[in-house]
Amino acid sequence: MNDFERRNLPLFPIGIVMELTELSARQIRYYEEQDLIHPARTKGRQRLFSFVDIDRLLEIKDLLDKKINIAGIKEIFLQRELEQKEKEIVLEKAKQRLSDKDLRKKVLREVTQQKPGQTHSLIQGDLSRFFH
Amino acid sequence: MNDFERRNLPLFPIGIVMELTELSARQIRYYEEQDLIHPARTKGRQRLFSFVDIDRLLEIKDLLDKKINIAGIKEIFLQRELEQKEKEIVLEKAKQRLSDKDLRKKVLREVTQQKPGQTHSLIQGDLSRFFH
DNA sequence: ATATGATGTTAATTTTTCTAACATCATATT
DNA sequence: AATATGATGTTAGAAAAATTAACATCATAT
Repeated sequence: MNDFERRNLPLFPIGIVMELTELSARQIRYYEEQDLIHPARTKGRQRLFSFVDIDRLLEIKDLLDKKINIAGIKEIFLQRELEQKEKEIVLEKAKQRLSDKDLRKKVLREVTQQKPGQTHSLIQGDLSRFFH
Repeated sequence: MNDFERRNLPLFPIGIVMELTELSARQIRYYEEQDLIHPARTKGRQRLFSFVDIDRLLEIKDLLDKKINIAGIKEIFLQRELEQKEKEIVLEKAKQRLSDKDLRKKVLREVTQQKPGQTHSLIQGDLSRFFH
């Protein structure tokens, strides 16, 4: 299990979260109702919060202290999410480029390599016009 | 809050601990009865487990799998505890020696230093017999 | 002055956990 | 082989914690 997964495990009942965040149950449930958090549930429908949920609650608290209202907080979180997706796409593409490069290298090696028993390099044969 | 404190926070209800450790409530409560763990309690006397408790439960599980009985496990934990105390004492003494050395250095500096306006070093006066 | 947003409070219900007692099952002892 | 012991399962009844829903309050914006 990696760090991401660990931080997203549903572990904490609302009572503990109340203590850790110094928020009331009413506040926590209201923020969920407003789609600011999405805690997991037990079979019996009791909320279970992750570290990520708790961090988010603490941030909500900070932003409310700064007189930002729930709509504002929702927008902030939304923008961050988009930003995050943007980054993931860039990363994804970079990764793809890397593995493409790798692949080209491999193919080139395959094709130019003088294997034992081969009388001449392929690059001097049929495929020579593809690699310069 | 440091790492030690964080790992000792009472956070998890027994249901979560059951999932994380794959132990039954009966087993967990029995190990407490046998003094292998000492989870905290809520006001209402419900158990709250820390990361340390969970690690310990996982170790108990391992040792039981190795056919070591509860008495054996208790002894292992006890010895580890003594070992730990031993180490703490050694560390404590080392620390003490260090600060003693510091103190002696300071006193020496104080006493041997020629302050502006002083006609002669103290070390040549009344205290000279203490520092060689 | 009124409407709205965020939170408090309460009641009834459901879920989770508690303790205590008795049951089971494997392993060690006689 | 019969019996004792240690670890765990199961059950029942009680207590604690969490849920939803409704109504109340209070500050702030219109």
